[in-house]
Amino acid sequence: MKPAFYVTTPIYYVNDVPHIGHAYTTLAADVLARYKRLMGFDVFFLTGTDEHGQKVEKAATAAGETPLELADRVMKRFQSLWEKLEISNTDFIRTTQERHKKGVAAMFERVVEKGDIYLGEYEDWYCTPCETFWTETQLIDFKCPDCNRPTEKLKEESYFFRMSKYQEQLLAHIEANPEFIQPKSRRNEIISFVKEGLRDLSISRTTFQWGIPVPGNDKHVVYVWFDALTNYITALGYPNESGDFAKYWPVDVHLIGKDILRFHTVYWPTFLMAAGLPVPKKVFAHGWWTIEGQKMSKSLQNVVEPNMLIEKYGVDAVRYFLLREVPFGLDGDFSHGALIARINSDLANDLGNLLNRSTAMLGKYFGGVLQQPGEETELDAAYRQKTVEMIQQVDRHFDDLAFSKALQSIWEVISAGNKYIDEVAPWTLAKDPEQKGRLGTVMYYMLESQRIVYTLLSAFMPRTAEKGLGYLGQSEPANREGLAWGVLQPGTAIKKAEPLFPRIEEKAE
RNA sequence: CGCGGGGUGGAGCAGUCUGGUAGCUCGUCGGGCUCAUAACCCGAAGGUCACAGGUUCAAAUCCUGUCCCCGCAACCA
Repeated sequence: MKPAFYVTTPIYYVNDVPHIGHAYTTLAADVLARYKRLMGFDVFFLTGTDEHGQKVEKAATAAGETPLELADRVMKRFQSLWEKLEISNTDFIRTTQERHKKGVAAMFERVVEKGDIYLGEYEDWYCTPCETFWTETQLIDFKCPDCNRPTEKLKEESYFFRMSKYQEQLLAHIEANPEFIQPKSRRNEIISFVKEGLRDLSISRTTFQWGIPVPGNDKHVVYVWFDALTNYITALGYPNESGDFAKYWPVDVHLIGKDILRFHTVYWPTFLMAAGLPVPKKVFAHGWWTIEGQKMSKSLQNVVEPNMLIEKYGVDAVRYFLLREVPFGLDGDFSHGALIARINSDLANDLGNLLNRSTAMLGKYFGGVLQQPGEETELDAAYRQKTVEMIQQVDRHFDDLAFSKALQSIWEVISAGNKYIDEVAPWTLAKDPEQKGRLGTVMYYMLESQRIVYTLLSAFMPRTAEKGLGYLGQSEPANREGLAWGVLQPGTAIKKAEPLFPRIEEKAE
């Protein structure tokens, strides 16, 4: 039986439309999912939308539609973007689905039975004209951040989760499992946060209706985090603990942005502990994108629209850029100039041109028919070894979610290919009929190395990989068996490749 | 003494946790090659690793202090 692997993105809030940040997280999860599938894992890859809450309720009212109509509309925008980005998720969960509501209610009841949920009072600042509650940190000079009018302190009945009870258990878990919170700098942040002391957490609201009713008291709806985080198990069929749940839980990795780290490494694990369920194996928080050096913000109108990028540059160029440009976990800057530079240099000059020049030579010297390789020289062996070693390097980098380094390792082999060609100088061999056999061997090495490169690249750039493998006479999709030297069959007809990535000559705006 | 991030050859970055010849990509300059998308390969120039002290046989890396830059209403990966 195939080993199981479960990876998630956050569920995205439908009060916002998709931007480059959403695309980034989802893309990273997709590349990981594709890679694990390639390596023979049975992968469950979950994404979805968070559709409850006061903001959605209000936005819907303002737009003259029901909350569900709004959610339907925005959810489709996410789904359509994921299609364009060629995201290979196996499920898409919406918090308004029955399966989710049922699971959240069950989880809530289970924690109640445990005695870890109690009814109390929640104090907050209320803006009467806006009918909105704010936390103290959200206020500006104790005024409403929306309308700038004075707010007053109000009490609201609320259910609380006894998070404080799990402080020591959580801390012990974090300290015993260095892999749990990544990258490491984030782990330290959370450790100091937990050490400062956990307070009980308000997990219900009575001030709006758009949510999952608290079991046994439908004056209350379940508040955001208890509702949203639970998606990771309701998608697996929870409260049914057999089937997908048994197979995939605990999750191998939750991929998130750094802003929601605390919710995933403090709230969520303590919820699970209270429910008597295993906690996630790993939570990885990636960094933020700035846009052309500036913080992304709606007021600056510099939010990058991923659909536009895909149309302008192509899906694989965008996929490559986002994961290559910045080490996963750090902040990075998006700019059209940098993207074009990557396309021209890495994709056109290195990757595409290599396929182009090597398939052209095979056409020219052997009528496009792959030859049986002969004796292996030292140069050939070094090239072959470098190619084979790349497979292990990439695997190690995937363990660390170091996508950028994985791509670097692949590009080292691409560079080695270009250098190999230069060193063996096939055009010189071609002038000497006695070197025909040697020339055939060289052609084989060039193309076989690239076949393995494209096999690995299938995780990052599925369409490009398919094209590349197609040019190399491979009709099967990339698979694990392809990660071995010698798969390419002599006698295969290979025609000259068209440029995979034409150079972009325009200057960056 | 608000919090966080950062200051490494022209640009962008890695390296700092676990001290030990300063590395990568792009750009520039020179050379090579001609199979290829004026692409590829080789070589060179270019850095007192913000500054000042300290620890050490040895510091970009550890310690102390200083200066400078960026972000910090909400939304949001």
